[in-house]
Amino acid sequence: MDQLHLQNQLCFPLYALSRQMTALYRPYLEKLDLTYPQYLVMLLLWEHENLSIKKIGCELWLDSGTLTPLLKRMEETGLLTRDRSSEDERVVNVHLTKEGRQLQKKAVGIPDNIFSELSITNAQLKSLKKELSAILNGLEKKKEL
Amino acid sequence: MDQLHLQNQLCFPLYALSRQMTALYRPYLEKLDLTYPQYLVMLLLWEHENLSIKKIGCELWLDSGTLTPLLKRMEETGLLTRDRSSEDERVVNVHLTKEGRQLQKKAVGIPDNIFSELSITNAQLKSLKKELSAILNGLEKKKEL
DNA sequence: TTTTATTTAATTGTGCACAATCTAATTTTG
DNA sequence: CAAAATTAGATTGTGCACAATTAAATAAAA
Repeated sequence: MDQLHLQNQLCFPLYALSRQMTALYRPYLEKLDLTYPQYLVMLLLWEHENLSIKKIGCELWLDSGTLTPLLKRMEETGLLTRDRSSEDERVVNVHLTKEGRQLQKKAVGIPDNIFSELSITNAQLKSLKKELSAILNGLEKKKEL
Repeated sequence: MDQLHLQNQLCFPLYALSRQMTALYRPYLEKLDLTYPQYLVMLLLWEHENLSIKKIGCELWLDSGTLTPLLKRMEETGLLTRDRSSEDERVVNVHLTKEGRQLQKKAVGIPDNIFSELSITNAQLKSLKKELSAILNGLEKKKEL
């Protein structure tokens, strides 16, 4: 029955820390007029410039029910454009705008700021990221079976 | 600029794994007619039987905007009751019902089932839980300053 | 003791998440 | 080719999260 105690669960610190982490980002992201999931989309677009909704969903593990309205809001604020592909009309391509590109300059300092608030070492951070990613990939593989 | 790549962030695997973890719980919790945050409330009530909303919020790091409607739904399904304290009328006490207690029997197997789906060792799980909790507590202390 | 400040919940509003369903476009099969 | 299956997104509905405001009760201070 000990199994059912909150403090014995892995899932809880994962859930709580994930939310506290986005709370840590919030003051920085508010200055850029972004939410945390919108910030993740921008990270992808700063890297790739042009992506389908499908691809964004695969990278972030999010479906169209989440992404469609989120991307529409980001289109309204001028960070990106959405156009249906001419080769395959089912596909909607998301493209970074000039304003979207500009925003990257304001974001460069964020990761360092967050890191400094965490009071952990760089080595800890790296190993933790690795462990979490490993579990995540394990789940991904399972899904494919 | 590498800092701004999705794959170099700690926050992202944390965010993604947290959601995938609740997805892992979902099929089990649906059988109990619970959502994941509701399950966390039940874990607390199975341990303590009687808790104020304030206390639940402190334990789960959730505020009344989240808890008030969530607890009302759980009251409607008969898992708990909500009564204003007579000593201090500001306080609402949440009390486990018989049905709520009964539900524990159906939940005992869940942690083991989840663990077996994760394909990690018990040692890994424990150390991971410890690391995440440590960071979480670090943030908690910061808030108090 | 009356004012002031604090505390606990509830309320309102916005933005995710995600299941389920739907539509339209493309592929695959017979 | 035509019918069936698959795929990409959009839509609808429910349930969190959380900021900001409000209301009521209690505690603290002048």
